[in-house]
Amino acid sequence: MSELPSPVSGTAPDTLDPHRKHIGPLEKECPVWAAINVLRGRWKPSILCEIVKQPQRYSDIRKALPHISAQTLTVQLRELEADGLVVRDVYAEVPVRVEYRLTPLAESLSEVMDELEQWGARYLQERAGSGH
Amino acid sequence: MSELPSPVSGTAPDTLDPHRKHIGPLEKECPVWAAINVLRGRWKPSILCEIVKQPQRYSDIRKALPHISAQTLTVQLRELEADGLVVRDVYAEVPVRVEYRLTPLAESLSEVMDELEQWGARYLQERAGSGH
DNA sequence: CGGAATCCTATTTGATACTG
DNA sequence: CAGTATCAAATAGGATTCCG
Repeated sequence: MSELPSPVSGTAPDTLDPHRKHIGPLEKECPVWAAINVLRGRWKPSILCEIVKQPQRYSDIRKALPHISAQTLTVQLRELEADGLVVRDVYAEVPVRVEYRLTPLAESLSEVMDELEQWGARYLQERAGSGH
Repeated sequence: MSELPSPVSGTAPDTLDPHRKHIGPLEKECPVWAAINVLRGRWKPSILCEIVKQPQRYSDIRKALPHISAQTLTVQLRELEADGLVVRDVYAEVPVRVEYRLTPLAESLSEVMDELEQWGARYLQERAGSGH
């Protein structure tokens, strides 16, 4: 019986970031701020929306979001991973295949993002109507 | 979760302008991003949470959020005002009294913020449990 | 009281080139 | 394919001082 390449979960190389440092005292006590914060990256909502459909490879995400740079995509994926929203599966093939998928925690967030999307649509509409 | 109408997805002809040199503070075509963006300021969730109880004066907000500087509070209030979330009422008294209150748009946002708060609480709990 | 003006630092993102 | 490394630019936020 041949073995399928089994995914090895997570833990990207530990280049722990120059980008994420201690944010501030309010963070620990404020769930709203914590939630906003995990979505704060410029491309994170888009990234999550891409891989919610199905697990995606690094290059797939780049194709879907052509304006993000490789560096930024890497950083934001690492942060999402550190925040427990994304899992990085490495398949030991040649060439190597890496897939990113959402955790259940992130799937529950995507429901909140639906609400955010609805509110954002109203917001954009009202601003357009009042000649923003 | 529905799909983000974010930069270039799928098969549609690319009518999205390639003007990527200047990405404004608001991503016009992405409601989720727009919603995140109006809450993005470091103190905006806290400010809204303060005002939602009842209209508040500038100095009241400062007392409630002692770590915010006068400058930053002013800037973030102006941004919230420009975004149509906050109304600034000036009473011609001596000394002048200024009160800030939420618009209906902001009140509908506060419901979404409740969802964000619940998700944020789960997020913080899971991270605490896994030795973040 | 309720800010505005100015200066300054830290964080975030992008562009470009290179690698195992 | 899936990233790193480096540099540069844009932004956000804080500290301080001054004002009607």
